[in-house]
Amino acid sequence: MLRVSKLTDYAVVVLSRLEAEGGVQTAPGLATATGLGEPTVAKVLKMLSQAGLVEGQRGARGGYRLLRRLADLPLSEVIVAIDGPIALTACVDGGVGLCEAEHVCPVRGRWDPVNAAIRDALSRITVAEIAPPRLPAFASPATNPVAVLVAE
Amino acid sequence: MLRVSKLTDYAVVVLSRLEAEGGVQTAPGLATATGLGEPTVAKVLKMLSQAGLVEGQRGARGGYRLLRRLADLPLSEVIVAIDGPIALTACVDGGVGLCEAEHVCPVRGRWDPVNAAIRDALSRITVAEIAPPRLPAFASPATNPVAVLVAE
DNA sequence: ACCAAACCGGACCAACGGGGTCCGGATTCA
DNA sequence: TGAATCCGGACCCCGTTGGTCCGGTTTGGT
Repeated sequence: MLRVSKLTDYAVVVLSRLEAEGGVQTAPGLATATGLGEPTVAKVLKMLSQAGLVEGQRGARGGYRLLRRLADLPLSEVIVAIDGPIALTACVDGGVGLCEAEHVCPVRGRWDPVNAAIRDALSRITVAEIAPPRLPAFASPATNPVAVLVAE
Repeated sequence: MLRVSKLTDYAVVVLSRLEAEGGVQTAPGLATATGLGEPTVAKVLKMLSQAGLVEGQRGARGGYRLLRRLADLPLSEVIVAIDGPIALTACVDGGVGLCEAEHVCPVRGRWDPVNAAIRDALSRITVAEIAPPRLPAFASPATNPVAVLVAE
C-alpha cells in the first residue's frame, strides 16, 4: 500500500523526543517517555545508530545522543535507515539475475524516474517538520490546519 | 520498504500494451502478449476496471478498452487503483478508533504533509512516461540513459 | 575487585498482507 | 443454444514486518 514501516514512525517519535530533552538518554527512558515498548525503542535506536543519525554510549550512564538537529535531517534519511533504500519496485538498481524473467520484463529501469521523484520529495521534508510538538497531550495553540487529502 | 505492489507494476505493463495495440483486447490475449500469468492479468484488469481506468465488455468478442490516453493518466491513479489510497502510515485520514493508543500517539496527523508531497510527486508523472517502448524485445534506437540512483 | 547499568549483535517467532489461483455466475455474440 | 468473456468472490501459500528475547561487551560506581 505504499507505506513506510511502523518502525519508521516510531523513529520519528523517538528522534523528536531525543531532541526535545537533549543530552544523552537511555533506551528505557525514551521508552517510558514515548509510551512505546522498550525492546522496540531499543531496536529503533540501534538502527538509527548504525545509520549514523544517533550515537550510542555504552556502559553505565550510557545512552543515545542526537548527532544532528532534526531541522537539518531530511526524512528520507530516516526512512533509508529503517526501511532500507527507497525503491518502489523490486527490480531496481540494475540488479541482474534477480528477476527470473528479466529478458522478458518490459519495465526494467522504467521506474527509476519515479524513484527519483519520491526520493526528492522525501529529502525536502525534514524530521522537524513532522515531529510532534514538545510533549504529548500538550495541545499547541494553533497548528497549521494541515490539509487532509483523501484518496484523490 | 516503501514499495508499491507488483500488481501495480503489472498494471503499467498491461496498460501500455493496451494502448500500444488499441481497441478492445481480451485478458488472455494481453496475458500472452505481456508474458504474465493469465489469472494475474485478469485480476489487474478487474481492479483497473473498478477504478474506471479501463472498461470491460462482457460476452463473446468482449475484452477491455482503455478509457484515457496514458499521457493523460497520472501514475498516482494507477497506484490508488491497485494499492489503495496513498498513505504512508496506517493512522491516517483522521480515522478514530483504529489505533489502540491514539490518545498517546504523538504523531497523529503529522504525516499528512508527507503524504501530500508523495501524492503530488506521483501525480506529476504520467503512465506514458514510464511505460515500456512499443514492443518488448524491440530495442528503441536511443532511449534516454536513465540515471541509476542507488541508496542515497 | 566487583557489580550494575546500558548498549551491541544476533536469533527467534507469531501475525499480517501480498501474490497467485480457482470457481460459479452473468452477459453477449454467433 | 452454446461458446467466449467478464465479474465477483473465496481460497491458500509464502515473505516480510513487528515485537521479543538472550548472551556478550563496555563503562561507571561502590
